[in-house]
Amino acid sequence: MSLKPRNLTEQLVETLGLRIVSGDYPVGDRLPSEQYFGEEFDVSRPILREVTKVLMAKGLVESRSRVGTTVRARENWSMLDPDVLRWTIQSLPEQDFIDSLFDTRMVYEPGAAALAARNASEEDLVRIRSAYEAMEEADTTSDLMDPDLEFHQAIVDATQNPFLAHIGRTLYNALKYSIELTSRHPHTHDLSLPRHKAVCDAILKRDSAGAARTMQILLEESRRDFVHVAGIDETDHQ
Amino acid sequence: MSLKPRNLTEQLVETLGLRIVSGDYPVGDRLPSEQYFGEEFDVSRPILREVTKVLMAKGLVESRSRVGTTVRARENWSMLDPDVLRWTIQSLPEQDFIDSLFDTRMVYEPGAAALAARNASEEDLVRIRSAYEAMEEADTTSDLMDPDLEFHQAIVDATQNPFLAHIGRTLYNALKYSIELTSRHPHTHDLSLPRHKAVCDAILKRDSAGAARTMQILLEESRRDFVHVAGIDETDHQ
DNA sequence: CTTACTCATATTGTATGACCAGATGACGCA
DNA sequence: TGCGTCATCTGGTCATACAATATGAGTAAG
Repeated sequence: MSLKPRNLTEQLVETLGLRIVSGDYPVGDRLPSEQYFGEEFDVSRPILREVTKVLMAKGLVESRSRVGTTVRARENWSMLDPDVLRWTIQSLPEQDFIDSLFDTRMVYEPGAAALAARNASEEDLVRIRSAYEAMEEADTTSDLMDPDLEFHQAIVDATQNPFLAHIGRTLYNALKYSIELTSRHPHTHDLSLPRHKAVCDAILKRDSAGAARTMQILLEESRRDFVHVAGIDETDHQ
Repeated sequence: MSLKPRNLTEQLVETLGLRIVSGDYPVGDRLPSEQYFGEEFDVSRPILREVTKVLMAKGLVESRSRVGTTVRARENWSMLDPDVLRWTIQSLPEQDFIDSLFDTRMVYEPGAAALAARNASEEDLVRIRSAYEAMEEADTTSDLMDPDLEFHQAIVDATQNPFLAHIGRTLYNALKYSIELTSRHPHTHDLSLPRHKAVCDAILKRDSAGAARTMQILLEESRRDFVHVAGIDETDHQ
C-alpha cells in the first residue's frame, strides 16, 4: 500500500519524511543543504526543491531563504495528512498509535453518528445499511475489515460535514494501513455484529441519541479487540 | 494574515489553490499544462512544478506522467490543511463554513474536554486557567478572541493526543481567520465568561463528565453568538 | 581588548534549455 | 469501417548559471 514510488520526487519525499518523523533530524535543527542531499541521493537540485516544497506543504519543515530548511515543531505537522500518518505509524510504537487513534475515534465518532442520524440523505442510509449487510456476509476477520471501515465511513459521510468526513476518511485509512502493516487483524468479538446493527438501526430510525450511545459501546468493544490482539502479540514474543 | 507571499512559488500556490477550491477548474478536469501556466504567469517551469507538487501534497490535484494534472474529488482534499481551509473560507458562503465548523466543534470538543480532564498535566491546568484569567481581563470583544482561542487550544492540547490537538489548532486558526476576514466579531453573550469558568473549573477538578457537559453548553451559546452576528449582517444589507 | 565594519561564503530562489519516455489522438492504410 | 503507425503533447529529470542575502570569519577602528 502506497509503496509504489512513481518518481524520484515521491521516493525522496518518502525517505526524508520518514527520517524527519522518526526524529533523525531533530525539531529545530537545520536540514542538510539541497546540494548535500543532491549528492547523497544522486539527484538534481530541482528534484530536491520539489521534495522540500512537499515537506513544507505537510508542515514538517520550513525554509527560509538563504538560511536553510529547518524541522518545525511537532504541533505544526499535518498529523492527518495520509503520508505523515503513515510515517508516524512506521516510527511510533504501535500501541501508542492505536491508543491515540481510538481516543480520537471515541471522542468524535459518537457525535458524528448522532449528526449522521439527523443529516443523512436517503442514499446515505442505503449505503450504511449496505455496508452493514456486507459485514454480515464476511467469513473471516480479514474479509470483515473493508465493509467495517466502509460502514464507519458511510456514517461520517452522512454527516454532510466536509471536516468530519475528512477526519474519518484519514483515520480509517490509517487504521487499515496499521492493520495491514502488522498483519494482525483484531480478534472480533461475537457481539460485534449485533452492535453494528444497533448503530445501523439507530441511524435508520434517525435516533441521534441512540446512534451516539450505540456507537460509543461499539468503539469501546472494538478497542478491547485491539488491546486483546496486542496482548497476545506481546506474550508471543516472550 | 498569511498574505505575505515570500516567493514566486507561494504566490502561485495561493493563486492556483484558490482557483481550484473555488471551482474554476472543475473536479476531474485537467489543468492547463505546465507550459501554459508558465506563459500565463511568466514563470519558469521549475517553479510551476514546485507549485504542482504542493497542490498534490494538499490532495487537490494528482499528476500522471505524460498525461496531465487533474483536479481530484473533493473528498481527497486535505480539508484541515491551513491553506485549503483558508481558500475554502474565501470561496464558500461564510454561513456554510461557520455551520460546518461549529458542527465539527460540537462533535468533538465536549469529548476532548472530557479527555483533557483525565489526561491534563499540571502545566496544562495552569495554562488553561491562565487563558481563562486572560479572558476575564479583556476589555473588548476583539481583545477577547486570542485568550478565548488559547483557552480552547490549551484544552485540546491537554488531551495529550496529537490528532485531537492538531484538529483543534487547525479549526481555531480557521475560525480566527474567518473572523478577521469579515471584521465581524461575534456578539459575546453576558454568560460567556461564567460558562468558560464552568469548563475551566470542571477540568481543574478533573471532572470529565462535567467538562463535556459544560463545554457543550458553551459551544451552543458561542454558536448562537455567531448566528446572531450573521443575522444582523444580513438585515444590514437589505 | 572590545566593538564595528567588511567581505567571502553558503544557501536558497529563479531561469533556461535540453532530453527522455510514455500516453494520446489523428492520420493513413488495409 | 477497423486497425496500426507515428507525430505530438506532457510530465520527469538533469545540468548549469546567475541572483540575492543571511551568516560568520576576518579585519580595522576605537
